[in-house]
Amino acid sequence: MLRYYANMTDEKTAAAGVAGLLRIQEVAAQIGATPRSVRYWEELGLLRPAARSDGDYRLYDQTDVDRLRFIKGLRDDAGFSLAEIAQLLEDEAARERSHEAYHATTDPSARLRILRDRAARYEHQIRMLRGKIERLTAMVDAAETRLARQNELAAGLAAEMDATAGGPTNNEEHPE
Amino acid sequence: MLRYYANMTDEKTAAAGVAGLLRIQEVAAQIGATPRSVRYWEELGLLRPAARSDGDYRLYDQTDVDRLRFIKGLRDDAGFSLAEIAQLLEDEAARERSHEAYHATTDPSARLRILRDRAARYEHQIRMLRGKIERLTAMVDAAETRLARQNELAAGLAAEMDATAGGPTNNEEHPE
DNA sequence: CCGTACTTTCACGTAAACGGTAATGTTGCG
DNA sequence: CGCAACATTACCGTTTACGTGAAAGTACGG
Repeated sequence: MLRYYANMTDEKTAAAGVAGLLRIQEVAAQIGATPRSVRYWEELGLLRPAARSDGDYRLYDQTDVDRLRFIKGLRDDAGFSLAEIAQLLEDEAARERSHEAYHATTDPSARLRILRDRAARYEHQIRMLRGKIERLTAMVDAAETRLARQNELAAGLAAEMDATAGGPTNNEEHPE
Repeated sequence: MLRYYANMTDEKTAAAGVAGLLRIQEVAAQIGATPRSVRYWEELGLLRPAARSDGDYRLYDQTDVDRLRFIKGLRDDAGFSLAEIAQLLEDEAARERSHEAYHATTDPSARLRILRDRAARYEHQIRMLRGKIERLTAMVDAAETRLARQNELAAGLAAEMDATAGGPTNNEEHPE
């Protein structure tokens, strides 16, 4: 028997079928992390596995893997701290509260508010990432400027070499 | 009297004029770091101030500030470790060796080789940064997909609300 | 049912990147 | 020259993000 976590049963079971659940080593390998890291992220409230086996093994479904992959990207590629990631992703406790609130009502306007909050969060994530991309782009531009300067100097030197080989030595300036 | 560091005198004095040198607190403020961090980066061999005062105060010129700003960006925006940054930037010891080698010869082909090495390094920096930008862009795309899904759901709910208000209740599906 | 590979929690260890403080020296304005 | 503001080295402390066992339990093919 599997114990799925409360209020996550619906689409999680749907997404994973009745099986398709992975153990921690498997998901860790898939996202390029260690089981220890995945457990640590859970400890910080970044995610919660879809289910536990009878023997309390963590069992992850595809949405878990997606979230883990996103977390990994936010750390390795965007360089966010786990605390920042928790803010960005909304920690698991808040997610479950939100999910529960969504299902606790059938009032479309209440549900709409919840969805809009979630959308706002995604928009915030996107803004943060875009900001990082912009700054990285500026850094690339700076590096390209430096590269261009090197290439100009190199071209000057090459010209000097040609001149020396083909005619009288003309001593130009050669900064660095 | 100022003691400029050997083999850095030429363009550093030129860039800074005879003065224009800043103390550590000033440069730290300019790049948004603490003096402690700047000293730590120096300790790891990431840079060396242009000069020291008679009383051994670190004195930085504009090229130092640029380099420090780049280091800060590589840490905060690109999320590189200081060790990785040392690789990327070529640590100060290697820089000085390269600089010295450049000036130790007047042979254009030898100089050309040095410049090409430096250019290759810049190109490597650019490739690394571009890789990061690509992965971040993929993450933005993923976030936008999630956002779009939310917005679709929200649109569905809004339609449901209109229908409920304007006519008979039509019960559609409403996943989350 | 047995062994092996995997998993659990708990706990201690550690590398990186500084923060903070102490003891001391330097700058530079009035 | 006197003093406030800043600097230096040295060193210990802290936080983050795990690594690395230990001790015990679980999953499962044969």
